[in-house]
Amino acid sequence: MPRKSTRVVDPTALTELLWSPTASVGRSGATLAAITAAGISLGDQERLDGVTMRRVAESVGVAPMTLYSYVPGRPELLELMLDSIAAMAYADLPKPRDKSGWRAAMEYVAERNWEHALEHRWMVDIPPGRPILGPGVCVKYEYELAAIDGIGLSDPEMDHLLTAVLGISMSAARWRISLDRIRTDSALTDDVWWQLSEPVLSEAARGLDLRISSRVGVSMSSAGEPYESMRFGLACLLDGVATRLTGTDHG
Amino acid sequence: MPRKSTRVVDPTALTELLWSPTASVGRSGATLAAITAAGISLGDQERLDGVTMRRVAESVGVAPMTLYSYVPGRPELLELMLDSIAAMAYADLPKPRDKSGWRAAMEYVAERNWEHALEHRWMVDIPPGRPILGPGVCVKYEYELAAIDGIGLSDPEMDHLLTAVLGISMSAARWRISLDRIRTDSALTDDVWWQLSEPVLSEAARGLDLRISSRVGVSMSSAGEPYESMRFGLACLLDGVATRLTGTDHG
DNA sequence: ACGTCCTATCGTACGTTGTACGGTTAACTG
DNA sequence: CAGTTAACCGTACAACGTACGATAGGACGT
Repeated sequence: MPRKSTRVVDPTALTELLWSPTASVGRSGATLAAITAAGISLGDQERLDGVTMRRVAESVGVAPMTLYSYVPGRPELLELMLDSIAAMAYADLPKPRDKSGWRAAMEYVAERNWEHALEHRWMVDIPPGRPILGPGVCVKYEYELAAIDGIGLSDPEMDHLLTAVLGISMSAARWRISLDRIRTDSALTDDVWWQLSEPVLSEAARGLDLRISSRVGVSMSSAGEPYESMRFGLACLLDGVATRLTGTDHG
Repeated sequence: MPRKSTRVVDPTALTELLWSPTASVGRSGATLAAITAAGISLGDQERLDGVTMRRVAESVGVAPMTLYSYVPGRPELLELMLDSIAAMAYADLPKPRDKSGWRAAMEYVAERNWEHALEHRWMVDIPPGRPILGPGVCVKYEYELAAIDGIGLSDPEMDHLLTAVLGISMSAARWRISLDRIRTDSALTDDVWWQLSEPVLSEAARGLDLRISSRVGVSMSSAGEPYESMRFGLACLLDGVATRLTGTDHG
């Protein structure tokens, strides 16, 4: 690939693409929606770097270069994929506002985003950019905001709370996903890996004062850890929000 | 590049590499440390995909394939780079424990990791894996744990708190970094971009109920936002921890 | 029905990547 | 000084994103 493309990206072009209602069918039968779906499917069963233009094209049934008459390039395709799965995050599911109380809602949001990331593992590898501004992302954002509207937070605070909740759950999901990847393609169980690494480590670390981390490190069972971390972090975060709310007016 | 390498990785090999004290000098004058430093330098001034084996080799002054007698492959080089910068995170700086109180310490940890990510922007693009177990990461972990040792949290809780703090600050940094990138290589200011996108968006979004998100969205100035989000999330999180502590015994 | 034009399609090619393979050579060992 | 070992690296391969330009198929005016 050429080192630095820096294609000049017209932002309105991508926005229009994201909202394009008339998914015009080309004479090859291809569709923007079909291409996006193919990308998502590929990403789901492989990983992000399995989503190549060539393979997406093959999956749609067209030649590689044909994709470029539907999509400016790969980065834009990835954004379309992101928006598309965002639209499915709460499909056929209760919305956060349906939960009783803002706290349950935020826990649901965290849980849902955790699962959502695990369903589409490639998404955690895409670096975030400017807000995507597609229908999927916008509606998802609206759903999630609605659950904490009017509980006593200012508008920026609402956004920041949501950001924190998503940050915690996405970090945890990223971690979980990476653990799984290494686990599957190293064909080494955690225990074996640790049994191999530990002697080397403790030998090498001689002379360093690692008393606390070694105590903490061994006290944790390695299984299910990212999820536990998310739960704990979320609990503390929401506790803090609760005190902030009772402190002002909303009891 | 070959599609699926799945090189068999001996975990002890990487661990030994991470701790290798005698950085043996090859006959070309190359060193493991020099290679790692070259990679970091390249990453700092470009980005992660600027760190190619060819360019690292050029920067060290050897042929590309020579690197492979020092390092198993690119992924391992990246891990070495990560450990190396982790070692520098608190170099010549106060340690978290030096701060007065666990709360100030955690705020310092968040702030420091935020800055650290901005100094080495490529690091947020490397997917996390198993804990790296190099000296840099271990010592950094120890420093950060030490600041919350003995305040009334269990060992797993200590780790989870640290994970939450790092999750929030790394998510914020990831966001800030991506904003900067897009900003620089799209040559469009945020205002102009928004002025271009907004009409398209509001036209397309007709028919969707986005009343809350549009209100919240416009109420936020786009500048400096990730940092504000981090501050708010962190404040709530630590508030929650504080109540948890006073609730038990430590007042 | 036929000529014309437009554009969707795509074959080819370029520059880039990580790294497998095997030959060459420098340095250490006997 | 001969021999062995391992560091070094030249070449090659498969894969990538996509620029370029040729081609062909459908729509439309006549």
